[in-house]
Amino acid sequence: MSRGRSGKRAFPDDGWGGIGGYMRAKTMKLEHQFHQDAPRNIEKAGSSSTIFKGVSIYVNGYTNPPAVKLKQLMMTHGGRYIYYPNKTNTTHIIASNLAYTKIKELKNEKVVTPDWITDSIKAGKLLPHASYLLYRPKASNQTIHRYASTSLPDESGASETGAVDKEYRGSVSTKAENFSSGDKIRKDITLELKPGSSSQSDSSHFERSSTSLCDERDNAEFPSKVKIPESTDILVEPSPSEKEAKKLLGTEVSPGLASTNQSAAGGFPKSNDASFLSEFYSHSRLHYISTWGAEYKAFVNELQKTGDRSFPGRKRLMELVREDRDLEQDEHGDDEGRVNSWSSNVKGRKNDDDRVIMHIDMDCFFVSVSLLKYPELRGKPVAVTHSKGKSMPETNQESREYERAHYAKKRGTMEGFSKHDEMSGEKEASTGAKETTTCLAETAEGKQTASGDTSRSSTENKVAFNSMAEIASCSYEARKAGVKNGMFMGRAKELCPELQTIPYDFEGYQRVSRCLYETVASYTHDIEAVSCDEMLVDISNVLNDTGVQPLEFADILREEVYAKTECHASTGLASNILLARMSTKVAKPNGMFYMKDENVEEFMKTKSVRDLPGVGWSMNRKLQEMGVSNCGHLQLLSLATLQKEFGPKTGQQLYSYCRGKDDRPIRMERERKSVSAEVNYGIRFKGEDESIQFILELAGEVHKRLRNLNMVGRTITVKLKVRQAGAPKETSKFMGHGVCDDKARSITLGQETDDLSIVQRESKGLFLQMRVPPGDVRGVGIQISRLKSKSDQPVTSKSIVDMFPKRADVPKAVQRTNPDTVETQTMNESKLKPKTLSLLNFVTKQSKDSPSKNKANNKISPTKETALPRLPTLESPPASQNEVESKVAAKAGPRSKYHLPSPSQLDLSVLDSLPPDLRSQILKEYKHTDIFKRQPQVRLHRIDQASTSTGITSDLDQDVLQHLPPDILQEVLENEGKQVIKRKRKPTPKIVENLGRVEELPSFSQIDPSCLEALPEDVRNELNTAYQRKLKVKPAAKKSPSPRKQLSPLKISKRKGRPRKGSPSKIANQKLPWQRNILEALHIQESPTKAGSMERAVDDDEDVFQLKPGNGNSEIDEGVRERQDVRSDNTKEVQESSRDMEAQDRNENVKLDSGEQKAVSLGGAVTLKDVKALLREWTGTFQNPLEDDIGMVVQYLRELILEKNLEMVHHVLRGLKRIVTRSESKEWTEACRVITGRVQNTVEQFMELV
DNA sequence: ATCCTCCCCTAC
DNA sequence: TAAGGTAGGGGAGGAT
Ligand SMILES: Nc1ccn([C@H]2C[C@H](O)[C@@H](COP(=O)(O)OP(=O)(O)OP(=O)(O)O)O2)c(=O)n1
Ligand SMILES: [Mg+2]
Ligand SMILES: [Mg+2]
Repeated sequence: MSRGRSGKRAFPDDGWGGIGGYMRAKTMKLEHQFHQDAPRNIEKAGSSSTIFKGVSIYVNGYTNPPAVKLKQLMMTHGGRYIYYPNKTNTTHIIASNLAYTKIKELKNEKVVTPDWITDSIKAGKLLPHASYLLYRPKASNQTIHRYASTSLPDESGASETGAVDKEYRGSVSTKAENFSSGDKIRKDITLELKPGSSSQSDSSHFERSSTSLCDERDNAEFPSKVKIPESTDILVEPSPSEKEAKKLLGTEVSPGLASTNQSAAGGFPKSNDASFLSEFYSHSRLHYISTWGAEYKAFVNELQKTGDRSFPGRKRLMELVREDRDLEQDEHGDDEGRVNSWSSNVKGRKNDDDRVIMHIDMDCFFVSVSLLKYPELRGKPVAVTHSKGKSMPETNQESREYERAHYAKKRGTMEGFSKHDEMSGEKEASTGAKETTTCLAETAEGKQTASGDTSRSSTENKVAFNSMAEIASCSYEARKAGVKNGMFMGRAKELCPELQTIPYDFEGYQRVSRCLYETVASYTHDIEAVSCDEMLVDISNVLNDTGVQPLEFADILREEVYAKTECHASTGLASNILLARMSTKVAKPNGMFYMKDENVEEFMKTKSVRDLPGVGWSMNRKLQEMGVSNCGHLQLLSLATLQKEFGPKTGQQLYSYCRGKDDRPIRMERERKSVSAEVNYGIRFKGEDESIQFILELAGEVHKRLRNLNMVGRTITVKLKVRQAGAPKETSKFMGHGVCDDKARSITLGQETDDLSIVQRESKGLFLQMRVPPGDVRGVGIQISRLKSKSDQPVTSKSIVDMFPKRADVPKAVQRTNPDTVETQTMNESKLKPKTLSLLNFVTKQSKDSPSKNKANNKISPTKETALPRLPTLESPPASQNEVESKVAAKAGPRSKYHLPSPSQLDLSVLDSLPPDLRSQILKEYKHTDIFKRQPQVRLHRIDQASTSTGITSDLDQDVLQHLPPDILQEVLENEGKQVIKRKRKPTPKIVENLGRVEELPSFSQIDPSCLEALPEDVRNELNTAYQRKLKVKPAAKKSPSPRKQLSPLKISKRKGRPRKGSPSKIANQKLPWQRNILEALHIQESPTKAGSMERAVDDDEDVFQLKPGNGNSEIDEGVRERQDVRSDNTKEVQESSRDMEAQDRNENVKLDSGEQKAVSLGGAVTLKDVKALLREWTGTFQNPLEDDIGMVVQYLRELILEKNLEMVHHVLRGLKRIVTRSESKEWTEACRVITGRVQNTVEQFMELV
């Protein structure tokens, strides 16, 4: 931190304080020029030498050869030009004349005349400076002052710097070599600059107490309106001690969960602890950077809004530019070249339409900041991590190996990285061209190894040290050894035994981050925040307004940031974002690089595809499989090919990027699309109670964030990480999530909300729907999307109508399906009619709901028909899976199960609070629901439609109305009249259909909260009553309705995404596990299934809900668990499952209802024997499986599932597996995996329905 | 062709 | 021990 130093360096204290602005600007200007000039000079003259190696000059005041010239000379002859002098970083002070007082101050320094430089060059060697000492002073006050201040005791030793410089240089040079000639110039620049700025210059002048510095500036330069992210979470307190700050951080940062409980254990609070969330977040670096990143984006948004366009920084820039120009003119001769170039540049730049994009990013950000507190470690391989670096013997070999294998497979290689990050390099890079990283890494390793003694000991250490703590950031010294951000500490130690660890300094990151943004914002608001340590800046306007040159400005910024923070930033400049970012990589560390368009082609060819933004491990793997490893290769692929392989956008992006083309604009304003909170660490629930408790807390956290944004959201999504089937219970990383399957469930409310109780209720409901054994949960996340600014849509909803309108959107989907549905509905109504049922359904839905994948479902299926009510026709047909799914899922069966106890309560409360109108609507819906039972989606649709359609009343189901209590009915009718809403589509007929489904109506929460609140008590009571009735009636209703047919069973939902991907790639996921799971699942199901599964499904849910303890339910649950356990991978499938399930459910329902079912066949083959024969023929005929054929088989199996003929499914799959296994064909094995996965997914869905 | 939803992927 | 969060882009596939 700045702490120690702050006193010394406090800006006010140093001599510069008073004139800080001006002087600083001047200094920076000078430096900039130097940097820029240097490169050019180098280019021109091959006349470079190393005469001044080890010499670092600081030019004080005006000199005969102007400072600019001296810079050039130093740069071209191996010397260094110091912008911000201090005793340690400067070997000589150059001055032509000095004021007496100044001389006095500098008496202990070597002050020499410029002639020393020029003469040495002429002589071709470094001449003794003794004869060039400047004894006589003349006058240049400012300079003197400066120096004096400079001389203040600085912290770090110069020596260190020097070392660093060397290293950096080496690095740089290496990089330079890699780059193409055109870029040379830039490279050179980079080279030169790095050493100088990086190490030493700690011009104390600029430094101030870190905190104060930024703050001061803010006050002075920033628009008062705009606030910098500062406070949001963490720190930034006025002047808190670090400890306090940390405390604050922890507290503030962490979600404001008040709970202070600490885990009894005394260690890390467990997920069941009240203090868990805050404890976790206060230590989560990723949470911090995410939060900060969002804050800076908001900050930039504010900048755009505030009319303040006074850019204080520009004034200084202009002054600098003017001075430079003057200087140059005065000196004419020497600088000619430079001047010319400048002018030419200026012309080109200023008038060009082309924009100049600058990307600026802090060098090893966390390390740079944390290192401020550990200056002695500067220049050494260092990493910021929670690990203390001590060896920790204990290791979970099993989990370690399991997880390693998992990620290796997924990535295709590598290990040792956390899921998030790169793991790039080492292996992949092999392509010769690779970049600096590779080269450096290799070099470094070599060196280290060479160093010897350490390496051995390290080896031993390796064995002993296997921390799974992630490295947030590592120094460039560490990177040379192959260490990367995001890597596990244990792995890093293997690569770099001498790696030292330093702790996080979140407060410091905040501080530096703010300085960075403030500084840039003082010049322009044309910023796009990328993260807390990085941003994109369109500097075109700055250049035009001030006449400053691109690199000149870049360096001014860099120096200014360094002066304020003592942390280095690197910049990349180019004509577009892509190139600017890639240039930054070249520039790092502590450098800048301007990629000119003429050098792009050459530059890009050598780049690894992995270096392209957007190409992560997944895409890289695909490309590698295609034989493409660098951009040069990629350029050989046609646009059509790329788009076919990766999709329109991604294909185009690859096509453009690999050529260095990028037309994305700088996005200065962005609107939030979602808010979420998740925790995938430390989750170990002992039971459902704990898990629910946590869900509620997390929901509280998200809610809090939502409110802070002053927004309301309409869709709530719960995401879970569930221990993968075969994964060890204990993860390799302490309290980590290990290898998991991801599961998600979402629900779309009738209206946006920011109500805590609703968010909590729905989150809980969604969580319960997933039916995951609490003990296997490894991560939980809640997201709220479809956001709307609260201010934008203030009140409105008082009528039910208002609440539902939104659904209109949803309805679309529903409507679509509806046609079929409609009929179904009708059917349902007749069957289900019970209005009460609707309520039950509603309730039920909320609580339990989908047993997604689990076996439980299977077993359940037999018993219940409940499924029918909702899923069958109604759900599936209406919305394809999408919308329906989410909605349905939420409301539908799944919830009801677990809900039993709570759901009703919830509903009641909601109802109570509802306004009359709302109630009536709700009631209506319920009735519908009852009638139709399942298919919450339907409801939504219906609602939408109703609102939309003109004749609302007409839309309402007669049945429903009839069921309604008089008063409610009245209200409803009235409301309908009012409801003008805007349902998007749907003609009346559709509406009807929708209604059928409507039954599921969104949970109460979906209804506009305000409306609910407004409801009279009586209405509530009625609702409650109805609700209760439904509960009782339910069973019957559910069953009957379910069976409709809707679309042809064939239509069964097809999965979208995931599956396909697999096919082309050939990449095998976990085949075996899936199969096993499926098979098992099937087995389980087999027994239960058979007839009427659909209906049961619905019923089951309810049953579970109500009966849980008893009969079949328990079995179901067990089954589910087993299934989960058994179940292996397929994350993908899981996700899909929700939708699919719905779809399937619907289908099933349909089928069941219809009872029509034709004999399910595969290409006409009905019997197992025939089917197997066909499969054998299929696999034997084709070298590779065809997508369509795979789809056909899957479809066939799905139909079987709908038929409840799980036994057949099981046999077919087993047969297929045998056949494929025998074939020993990778492609076919993959195909089998795909099929199995899809089927399993379907089964799961089916189960859920049940 | 276009929209919509549900995800995966990527980045810091 | 360890603190593996979070937001946006876009592909896939269905409905229109
Ligand atoms: N897997 C990661 C990646 C990054 N970060 C944090 C720490 C980094 O310091 C900061 C900025 O990320 P960068 O990608 O900019 O990486 P660095 O700044 O550390 O290094 P570089 O010099 O390459 O920018 O974000 C992290 O915690 N975990
Ligand atoms: Mg960085
Ligand atoms: Mg960054």
